[in-house]
Parts: sequence; structure tokens; C-alpha cells
Amino acid sequence: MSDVAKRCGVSIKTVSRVVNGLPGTSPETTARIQRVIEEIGFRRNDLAMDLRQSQATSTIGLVIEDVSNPFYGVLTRAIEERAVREGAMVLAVSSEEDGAREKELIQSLCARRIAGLMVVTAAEEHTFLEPEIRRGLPVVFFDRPAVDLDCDTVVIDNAAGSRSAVAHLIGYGHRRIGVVGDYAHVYTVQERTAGYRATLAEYGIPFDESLVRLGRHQAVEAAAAVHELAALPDPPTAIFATNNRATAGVLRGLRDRRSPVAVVGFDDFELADMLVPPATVVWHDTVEAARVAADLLFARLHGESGPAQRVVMPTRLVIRGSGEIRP
Amino acid sequence: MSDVAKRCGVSIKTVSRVVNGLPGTSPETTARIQRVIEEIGFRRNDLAMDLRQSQATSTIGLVIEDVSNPFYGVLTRAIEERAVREGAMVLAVSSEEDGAREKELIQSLCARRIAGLMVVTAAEEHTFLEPEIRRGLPVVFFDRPAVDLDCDTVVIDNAAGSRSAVAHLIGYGHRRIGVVGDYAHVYTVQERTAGYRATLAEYGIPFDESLVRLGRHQAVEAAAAVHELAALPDPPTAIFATNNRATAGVLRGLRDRRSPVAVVGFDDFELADMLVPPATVVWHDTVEAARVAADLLFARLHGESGPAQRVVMPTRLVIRGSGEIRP
DNA sequence: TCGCCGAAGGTCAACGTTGACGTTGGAAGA
DNA sequence: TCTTCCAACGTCAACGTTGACCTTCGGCGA
Repeated sequence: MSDVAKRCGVSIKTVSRVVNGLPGTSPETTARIQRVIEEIGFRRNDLAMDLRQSQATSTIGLVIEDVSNPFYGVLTRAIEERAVREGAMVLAVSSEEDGAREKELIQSLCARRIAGLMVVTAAEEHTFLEPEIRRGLPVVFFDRPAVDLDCDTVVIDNAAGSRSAVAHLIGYGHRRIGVVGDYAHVYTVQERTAGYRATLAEYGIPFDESLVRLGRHQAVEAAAAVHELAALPDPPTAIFATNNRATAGVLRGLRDRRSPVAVVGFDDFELADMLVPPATVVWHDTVEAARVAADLLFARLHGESGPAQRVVMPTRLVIRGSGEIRP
Repeated sequence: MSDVAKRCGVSIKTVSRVVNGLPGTSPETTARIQRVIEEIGFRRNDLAMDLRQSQATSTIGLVIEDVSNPFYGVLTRAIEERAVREGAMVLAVSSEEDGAREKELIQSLCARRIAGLMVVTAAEEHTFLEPEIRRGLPVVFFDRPAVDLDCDTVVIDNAAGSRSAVAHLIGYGHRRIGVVGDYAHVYTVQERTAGYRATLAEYGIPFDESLVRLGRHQAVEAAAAVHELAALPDPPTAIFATNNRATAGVLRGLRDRRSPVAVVGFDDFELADMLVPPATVVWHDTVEAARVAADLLFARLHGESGPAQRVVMPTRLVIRGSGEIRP
């Protein structure tokens, strides 16, 4: 900027006015400055501007498990879409389901003075966020609530979704229903497993620990769980998979086995309807949930100061075939 | 920081030393300052630091078409993985395949003083990047080269990949092979379509314009193309789909038709092997390509100043079933 | 003629941080 | 005792920008 000013024989402030379209410069001066800016390819340093003006950048921090998981890809995109309309960008980082890493990442984001934060948390403890929140950082928890913080939260109705899945399988005559899912410490896994147990109890079916196979983070691990379950003395005739990756893994594991096993998965996923049999899943609107969460975040950024909101997104059982196999 | 200094009765500089782990403070002072930092939850403003020190942040800009497309999700993740090892973050933005938007986004990224830039370009003109490059911004083009800029580039061997796909179909007896693909102005679409034509010529098969259906960005549009092709007087017996989304769309479009049509798609995708028939595709290693591109970028950031590199990633035909259907 | 006004432009400080360099005060060596 | 040295601080300016405020000057009405 000072370079432009020197070349034009004006003060830095005049250049600043032109750059920001403020009044107070003659048309000739404005044109001259704009020409020089074009010539030398000057671009304002937003860092300096943000430092001077607001102590915050127009960047939203987003902490997820892994961008390459389509669920988070869709989430990231939906938030970005909302953010661009507000002139903001989204800085998405992957926690890899590691609480300590999540803490580091968030602190690093805060050091970069993000304007707001959205988190799919993997941590059990969020007190480290308190000073930031006190300083005015809006935080929204997505998909998993914070236990020790009173923040806006958007979650899926895991209890109802799990119930619909398990009740559906029971309705088709299944009494031995396996569960395959991700790490047991993840909130959604706990909720969905709890929903499974509650539904079994509701129908008077005894809970059998050996039918539960958690900690299956990768699809191949979920596929392996299928073989473990099949090797049981009294194998399950149906499987409830607690997320998209587990569902894909289970279906892959089942593909080469002769005895048909019914499957209902939580989360819809691309091509689910193209498999054979097509996957019956607990659907929920990820894009809409992301929009709601983004709305909450931007409302806070625009000054909203009411009590923390908690939004529960509904689910719907999408019947396609894999869940309608009888024992 | 000045707040911490005041509370501790020391100068700002002393706090700075403690924050950065520099020598020159007694253990007692260090402990006192650290305690206060912990107490009030102070966090250094990296904006101010970057402004003072280097005029660049430790952030890599990544311009892609859309994070929610798994291809780009995987790319983003691979680059992030490399970036975290270097203490950097990735600011990924979606151009939506719009050249003008891409330009705006890149300029916005530059204004935020990113340390490096990786682009899957949708623009035909990149001269606006010249001043930034002159100023030392390392730029890597991924998947699509720049026509008017001499930068590091990583592309897929589109010619060889397309040839392997089309020759495979011809080998199975097909002579009328349709093409379904994304926007015709996209580099990869052009290259792959050119590869298709070259291979037809190689085998003495006349090119028929009516078999080419481009501009199918969404999967549903690709599915519609299948029906259009089937309605031709002399419909194709095979289809070459030029990317993952088109392949999924084509397979979906074919699902409900009785007459079997062979399909080979460019790009592998999740669950491709779980479809019926499983999708035969031109595979390439996206993760490895991203790693190579990230290596190029970080090498430049570390001072590498040799001539621009151009890396061509190999492809491999993965035979699964959909491409081995005879006419 | 004088006073006033507004357009066009300039000066200065501050945002939070750190590099360069200055200042203490006590210990150690001559 | 005097010098030297070093550890442990502090001061100041600068990074690029902008808000608050000041200056200049020509025009215009009383």
C-alpha cells in the first residue's frame, strides 16, 4: 500500500480510501491509484485489517473427524455455502477422533482469531474453551453435545432413529440382532447402542453382549465383525450398523456369505440404493442440520444473545431391501 | 498479552519470551507468567505475529470444485495430513467449477496471506496470479494444468487411462461406444474425450458425435443421458463415463433398463465393487497424487527454486464386471 | 471583504506481536 | 577495587491497515 502511495505521490490513507471505496478522493486520483494497483497487482493485507479493526477474521473454524468421510464433506460444504453468503471462509480441520488433537486444533484456530467455531467433538472435556467463549467466541456443537459447556447444539434424534431401526428388524421376526459400530467412546455410538438396548427391552428380548461389536472405525473392521458374529454358536439373523462406514463394511462382509442376514444402518450414504440388496437405513438430513447449525452460529455472530439452543433433527427409516429379510 | 504483563508486573516483552519459550526469564518469573496465562486463558494472536514476522500465515489455500465430492474430500484430507506435519492448516474453498468465482476466491485467499496455493482450476486464464507468484507465492496446479502459467503441476495420465478404457470395450466387441461426462470446458473432460476419439481412430471405428453427451455435472443428468442414448436409432452397446459422478449416474440410469450395456468409468469410487455388476473403472491413486502435489508445494515453501515440475500419475484399469459385458 | 463550508487530502496513533538493542545489578576474575 | 560479563529484564520501532482528527484551498453568500 505504501508502495502504491509512493508511486502515486499520495498518502497511504488516500490509497486506503480508494481500496475501500470510501469518499474523499477526486475521480482523477481514484483512477490513477486504481491503475497503479492493477499494474503492480497490489492486494490489501487482510491480516493487518483484521488486526486493526476487529481482532477477528471472517473465518469460521470447523473441527470434524475427517473431511474425506462423505458425511463430513457434505457438512463442510453446507456450512461453507452459508459462510460465503456472509463473506466468510471455512477453515476445516480433522481431529481424527482424538480429543487431545481436537483441543490443540481448536487452540490453534483461536490463535488465528476465527470469528466462530463449529465442532463435532471427540473430547470429553471442553473447559479449555471457556476463556474463548467469555471473550465472545460463538461455539456450536454439531452431532455431539458438550457435557460441560452450555452452547448451541444440533444433534440427530439418535434414540428415535435407533428405535425405528431395531423395531423394524424385530417386526420382521428377528430376535438375535447384532450391532456393529465405531469407537464406543463416541457419543453417537453410545446413544445408538443405548437405543438398541432400550428397544430390545421394550420388546422383551434379552440383551446379549456378545452380539455387540464396537470399535470398528474402518469399514474393513466392520466387515470382520460380520464374520465374528457369524462364527458365534447362535449367530444373529440381523445386524444394526451404527453409522455409514459400518453399514458399508457390514454389507461387504455379508456379500460372500450364503446365509442372508438383514441389515439396517444409521446414516444414509451415496449408492445405498444401488447395492444388492439396497440398504435400508435411518435417514436424516445432514444438509439441513448443517444449515440449522450455521444459522445458529451466524445469529450469534450477528449479536443474538439468548440462551443456548438445542435442536434435535428428526430421522426417517428408508426401506430399501436389506432390512426386510426374514430370519 | 499486555493484560498478562500488567497482572504480573513485568513488560510485554517478558511475557512474549515466556509464550515463545525463549531464554532470558528466571524460572520464578516464567512460572508466575505461565500461571497467569493459564488463569485468564490468554492465547497469542497469531495474526499479529504473522504480520510482524513473515507477512504470511502458516495456511495453505486449496481451491477445489466442491468438498462434498469424495474425490476432493480425499484430496483435501491428504493435503491436510501433509500440512499438519509442517504445522500448517488447509483453507479449502469451493469454486463450483466457476472460473470467475475461482479468481475471487484466490484473491481472497491471497489477501489472507496464505503461504501456498493448490488449485484444481476451473479458470481459463490465470494472469491475475502473476503478481502473487512474483511476490513468492508457491502455486501447484492439481488435476488440471494452467495454460498461461509455468507452475508445478500434477495431472493424471488421461490419455492412457481413456485409451485403456475404450480399448477394453472395443476388445469386448463394442463398436458403438457412448460417452457421458461433465462440462465440456473442463480440462479432464476434454482430455478424456480426446483419448476416446484417438482410440476409436486407432481401431478404425468412425466417430459419431451423437454418442457424446457432455455437460452432465450431476449424477441425475448423467442418468438422463443413458435414456437419451438408448433412444437413438442405433444405440450404443457400451458407455465410457469420464468421471466418478458420471459413472454412478450412468449405472443408475442403466439399472432399470433390460438391455445390458457395458460401462467403464474414469475414477474409482467407494462401493464401486459392491454394485451389480461391479463397476469396471480407470483407477488412479488420488492420495498419492495429492501427496506428490503437497511435496512439490512444501518443497517450494522450503526454498526449492528449480524449474516447474510436471508430474503425470499413472492409471490402471480395474476390471470388475460392468465393462466385460458383450454387445 | 470576510466568514463559512465542503471536497480532497494528510497526520498520527493504535491493533498485538517481536527483533534489535539498551539497561540494570550482582558475581567473578584481575 | 575495578573491570568484565552475563542473566534478567525493559524500550522502541515496525509489520500494514484504518479511525479520529487536522489542513488546505477554492467557491459562495452576506
